Amino acid sequence: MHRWSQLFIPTLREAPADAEVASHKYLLRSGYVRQLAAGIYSYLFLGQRAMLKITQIVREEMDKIGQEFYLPALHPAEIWQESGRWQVMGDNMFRLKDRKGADLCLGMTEEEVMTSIARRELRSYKQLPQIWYQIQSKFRDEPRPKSGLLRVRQFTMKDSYSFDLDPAGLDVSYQKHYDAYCRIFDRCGLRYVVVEAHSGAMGGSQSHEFMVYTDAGEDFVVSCPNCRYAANLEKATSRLDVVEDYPDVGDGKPAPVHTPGMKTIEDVAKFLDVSPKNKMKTLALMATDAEAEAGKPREIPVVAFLRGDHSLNEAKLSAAIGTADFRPMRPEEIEAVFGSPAGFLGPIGSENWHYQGIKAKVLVERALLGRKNLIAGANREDYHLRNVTPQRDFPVANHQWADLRAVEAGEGCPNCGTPLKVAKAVEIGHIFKLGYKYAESMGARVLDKDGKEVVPIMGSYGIGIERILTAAIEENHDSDGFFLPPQIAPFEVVVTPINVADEKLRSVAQEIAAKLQQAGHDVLLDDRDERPGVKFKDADLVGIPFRVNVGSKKVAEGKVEVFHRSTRKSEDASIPEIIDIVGNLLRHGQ
RNA sequence: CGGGGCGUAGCGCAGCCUGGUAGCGCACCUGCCUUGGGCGCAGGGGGUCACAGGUUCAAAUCCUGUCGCCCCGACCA
Repeated sequence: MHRWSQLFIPTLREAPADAEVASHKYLLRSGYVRQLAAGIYSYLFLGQRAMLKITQIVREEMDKIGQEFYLPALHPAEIWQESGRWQVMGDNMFRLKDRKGADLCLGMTEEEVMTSIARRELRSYKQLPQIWYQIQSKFRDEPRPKSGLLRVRQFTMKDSYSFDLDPAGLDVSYQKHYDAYCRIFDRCGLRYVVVEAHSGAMGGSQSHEFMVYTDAGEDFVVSCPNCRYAANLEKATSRLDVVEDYPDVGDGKPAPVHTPGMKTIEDVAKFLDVSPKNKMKTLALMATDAEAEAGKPREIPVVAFLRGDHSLNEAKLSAAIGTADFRPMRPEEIEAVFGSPAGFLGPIGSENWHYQGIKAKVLVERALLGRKNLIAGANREDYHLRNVTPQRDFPVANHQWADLRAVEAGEGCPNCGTPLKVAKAVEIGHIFKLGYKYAESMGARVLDKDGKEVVPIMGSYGIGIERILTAAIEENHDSDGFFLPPQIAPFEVVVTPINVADEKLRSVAQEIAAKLQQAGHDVLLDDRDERPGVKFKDADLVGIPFRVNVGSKKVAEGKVEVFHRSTRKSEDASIPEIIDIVGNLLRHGQ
């Protein structure tokens, strides 16, 4: 039996000043964690117990679909060089050398290690499919660790990898994970949404993220209140209201208008009395060429046209151009490409743009498809053009149309047209169809039924263990502390004798705690010689969902009190009944 | 990496501008007292003022540099 008086639960009356988000403050105040360095935390007794509860749930559900491994956290550089990620990961990877000078790194994920096992061992289609998982520390040299356990440099991840003979098999493995993740997050008591996710420039085909809504989160989720549509902002689309185009004027060709000093969409719209929806916005960027020779990074000019009132989503742009490494053009570069200063840029002549001999990549946002007679810059200082119509006045090849704009709240759901909502969320899990990338580059092959060598197709699937804890606290806190769902709380119930100097109270509390424990519950006995206020405040703080108060007045009537942390309501219970009452609460939730 | 802020006792802070004995609340230790919401009284311990260099008779305080941490932006479980 755990007795509070013997335990190390260093609660704080005040939170350290640098804790901002609720979960960070309460993890510190409740004595769950202590910080060792930026983004590096020690888990103390209560924190570790909650982590173990969570990993146990994850393990039980994963064991239904896969096999648990335990892989090294320390990796030789070679395997990462083989997959190409030694370069790609850049500064996000912790790197070190051994005494012989050989390069090593700390694992960020384990595609390479898993694939290196697969390529040595998997020989035949008969061995497929396989799902292998592990629960392990991961290391990422985050540019900016923050928000307590939300974004850290060392964290615990459940990561799994599937190997299948063909895409149909991958679909099955993927769906198994989808279902297992739902069971895991349900059992952890989280309210989550599954969203379509941006699958990155790495060639993955399908991807879902499991998100918990919270203002502490760093992602934006677009969701439909009516149908089931939900997507990461990086991927979301919307149905736009039809915009009325201006009528044809004159000979139907672009016509210059003098717009002295009118450099912004708003200036021009006001000056010409037109709507930004009938304008074109021109974005001029320089992107690093992923295909350039090693050691010679080359920059490609990229020009994107959007509807005047739309804004660019950078993740969508990076998917469209194949690199996330881009920046706005400098003024002299803009002059060189357009022959005009910023503020008056437009699409006419786009087929011939180049910078230092490199042809510009031109993209046109899909919302401009079918529009006509727009207002755009004239590529001439102090002039704009009316009557600009894509494809008539400047060429747009099929591959140049791109989804680049950020969806905004209130736009129509792509499925049903209902106004969409946008909310902040934290990502707790991610499932991802990897395809052939790692198996191909690292040389994993199996023989199929016909004796033909084929590359197995892979999936990769992650869950952030700390983020489950963090999300649960973000969802369930008040001014006194937080309360965890019993399944993941470090203790399910705390038994609190009001005055341990009172022999009777002490023995009743002791007996109740012992019986609860015999009934299979995780019980903490608060046997400290403290005033009741101190014990109540601590108990409210540390996330235990139920408390049994053993006080002299009630005990004299043969009763104790059950306190529900989430609702702050109490109910009396006779001492013989208390075991069943608590048992029922724990079985049926709050 | 760009921008901003902060480093003084375990935690929260004052002192710095205008250089001269390092201070407050909470926590901690001892004793008494108290026991249904961080109780009271008395006594006590704890600081190389992030680090290094400089200016000065004298530096927490002024100057320079370094490091650490937090927050806002670009990246991810």
